[in-house]
Amino acid sequence: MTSEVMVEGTGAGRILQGMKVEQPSRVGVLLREWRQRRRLSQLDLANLADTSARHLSYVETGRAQPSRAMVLRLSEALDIPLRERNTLLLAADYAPAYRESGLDEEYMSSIRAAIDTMLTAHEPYPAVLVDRLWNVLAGNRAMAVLMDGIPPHLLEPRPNVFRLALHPDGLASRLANLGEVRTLFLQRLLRQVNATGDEALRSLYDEVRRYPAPMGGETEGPGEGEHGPSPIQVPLRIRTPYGELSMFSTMATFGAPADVTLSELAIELFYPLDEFSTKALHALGEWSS
Amino acid sequence: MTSEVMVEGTGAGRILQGMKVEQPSRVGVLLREWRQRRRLSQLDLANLADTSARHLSYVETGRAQPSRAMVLRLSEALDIPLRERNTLLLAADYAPAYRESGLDEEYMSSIRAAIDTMLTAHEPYPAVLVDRLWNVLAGNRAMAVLMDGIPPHLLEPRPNVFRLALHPDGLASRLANLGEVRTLFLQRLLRQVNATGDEALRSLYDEVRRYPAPMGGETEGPGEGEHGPSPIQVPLRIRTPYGELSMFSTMATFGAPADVTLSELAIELFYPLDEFSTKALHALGEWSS
DNA sequence: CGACTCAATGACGTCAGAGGTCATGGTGGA
DNA sequence: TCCACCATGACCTCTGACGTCATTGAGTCG
Repeated sequence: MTSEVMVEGTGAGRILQGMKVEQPSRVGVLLREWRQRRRLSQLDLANLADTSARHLSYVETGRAQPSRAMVLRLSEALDIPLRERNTLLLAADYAPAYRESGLDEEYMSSIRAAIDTMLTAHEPYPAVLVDRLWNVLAGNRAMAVLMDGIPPHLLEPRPNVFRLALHPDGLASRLANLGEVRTLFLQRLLRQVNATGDEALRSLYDEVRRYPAPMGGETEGPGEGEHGPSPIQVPLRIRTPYGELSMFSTMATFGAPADVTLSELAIELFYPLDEFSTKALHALGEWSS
Repeated sequence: MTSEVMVEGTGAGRILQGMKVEQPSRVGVLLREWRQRRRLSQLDLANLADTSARHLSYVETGRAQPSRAMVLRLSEALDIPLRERNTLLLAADYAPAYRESGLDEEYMSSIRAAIDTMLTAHEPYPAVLVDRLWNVLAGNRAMAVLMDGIPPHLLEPRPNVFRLALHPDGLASRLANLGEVRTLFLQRLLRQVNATGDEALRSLYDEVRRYPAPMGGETEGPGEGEHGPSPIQVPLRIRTPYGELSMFSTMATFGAPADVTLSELAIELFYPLDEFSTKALHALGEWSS
């Protein structure tokens, strides 16, 4: 997995012939748009946001880079929707500050139909709806293949993808390639923890990490294993009474993929990796319907 | 769609009883981990990154917040994989700086099989592989329903989701709810443009925006239409010779959803919204195979 | 135990840049 | 013509990133 340099900052204040050339700067333009939309003068907004009109002017024209706090204050004063505030922050080269929420609320119900459609349309392949913490909120019938025989204490408050997959009482014992899976899963979870700093996620990580690893040279924690370019995709090889099923999974979200907003829920879609698994899943699907 | 405040910054330097309490700060911890992994002393790294050991110590312990440039320089000196550098930036409350790339390269081919599996497994529903700029790189057979009768000039260098959907010679004329679709599509594209500042995306936006809108009160550009909480999900209602198909789409990506890295490619999955569409797509699928 | 490495940190300094205040001049609408 | 609005210059403050130098204290190793 290679990567490449992106836009290198916002591009404001580029040096040219020893002279700073002020470019409008994305935040500046965006803030101005919002202000005009609200029909406020720079002075009005400045008062509202408790800053000076002078500085605001400079920010809008790109002669000054607003601090993160300033961006947030202005957003607040302009009463900009949270989702757009994230856009502003990104435009100013700061990390987004808000995440979507409200799965439990109307949001979820408004797309409930879509979710159900997806889940059932994906049959006979397994699919689950998960929240930010990887809790399983719903699943289709094909999930039975995976959930079969999972002891209740793993479903307790609510099943969790990581616990299900890596807990010794869960799928772990049935995974033919537990080592691989465990490594990749933990790695991903850790990255997510580090990127978001979410405490709940961290404690999930701490818990899951303690689950026993399969024998064989364990690359302990994040420690040694040289984060190297990890294989984005790792198969899930599950031993079942019908034979070994090979699958991989992807995450489907609503909205654009580059939507840097940390999305609150996603659907994990499993796909078969080989002919046998495909047929087996189809057969199981027929049988159970 | 509601949102909620996130972690409110990194949490470093919280005020307590009028005294600053320095918390380890995520970046600090992460940087230290990387440095130790590289078996460098603070002094060594400081020299490599052309900074002072003193400051580095402060950064690691969270007594100082590194600037974006400093984070990047340290990452460089530590030879941290780009993907992880993004994690560091986020941990320091800065916007990520790198994006994944290399679809054309080995990356694509390494997951080529997975992509093919997904595309065909999704039949008889349409699905396409798109890149960052929404160019269509592959599609399954069910896409024929959508691509049918699209003039070659829209497929020219390479078909593009937005051009296909909104160009008058494209799907636009067949969309029963072009107005809605157009509004949502443009809105999303605009957000993406603003968040990423990507020039290529911006010019795509500028182009697509000029396409004729259907009659009826057009909420011009980003101007008036009060960005309000837009409906995350909008159906695509397409008139076909077989009747009107209703579908919605979601984006599937590889890797975690909260992976703030701007992903380079994604798969757009279409799902039927009603009984009729479901049956029609299945029937068409049967027929064409 | 002395020599050495390494990390933390105090004292002190520089400097860029965010952000403020006051004033001016230029625009365009009423 | 008056005024609201904006850009901008002159000038100021202050925070905080970051530098240098020196000290201390905790290992570690011969």
